[in-house]
Amino acid sequence: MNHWLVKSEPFKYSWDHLVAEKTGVWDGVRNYAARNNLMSMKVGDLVLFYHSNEGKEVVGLARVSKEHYPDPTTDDPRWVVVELQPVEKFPKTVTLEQVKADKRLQHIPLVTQSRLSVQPIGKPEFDIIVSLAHD
DNA sequence: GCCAACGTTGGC
DNA sequence: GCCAACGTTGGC
Repeated sequence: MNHWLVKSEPFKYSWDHLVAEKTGVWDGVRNYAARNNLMSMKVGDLVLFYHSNEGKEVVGLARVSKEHYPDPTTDDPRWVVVELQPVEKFPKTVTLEQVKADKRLQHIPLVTQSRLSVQPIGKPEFDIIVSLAHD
């Protein structure tokens, strides 16, 4: 199983929005690197949910409930979506500041490639963030 | 196929 | 609101 981190501006699509919908369609990705990551997602993969701009923190955990299919918001066949379901709202959010301050997390894409909206994350780093969220 | 111009993202 | 990083577009 792989682990991921997705980013969303809470103004556009927030964690609470995902919880309210129960199943969220992750649409609107228009970047090849992010798209390739979407296409690598498997049902059951765990996904950290990060709020960019406002908050700048990891707020919860989701899982992939449906693998990629063509993005219904465009006729362009290059773009795909996946579906996500909320798993857990973290008792404590993990801020970007915390991530940057942690030596073990210096090399994750959230830090090194801040613009990528769908990122892979290693199991060890994933576990570190989850444990920070339960401190 | 290169590269300059331009647009967007996202942290500060 | 600014700006750095970086992706995309289009002229050559």
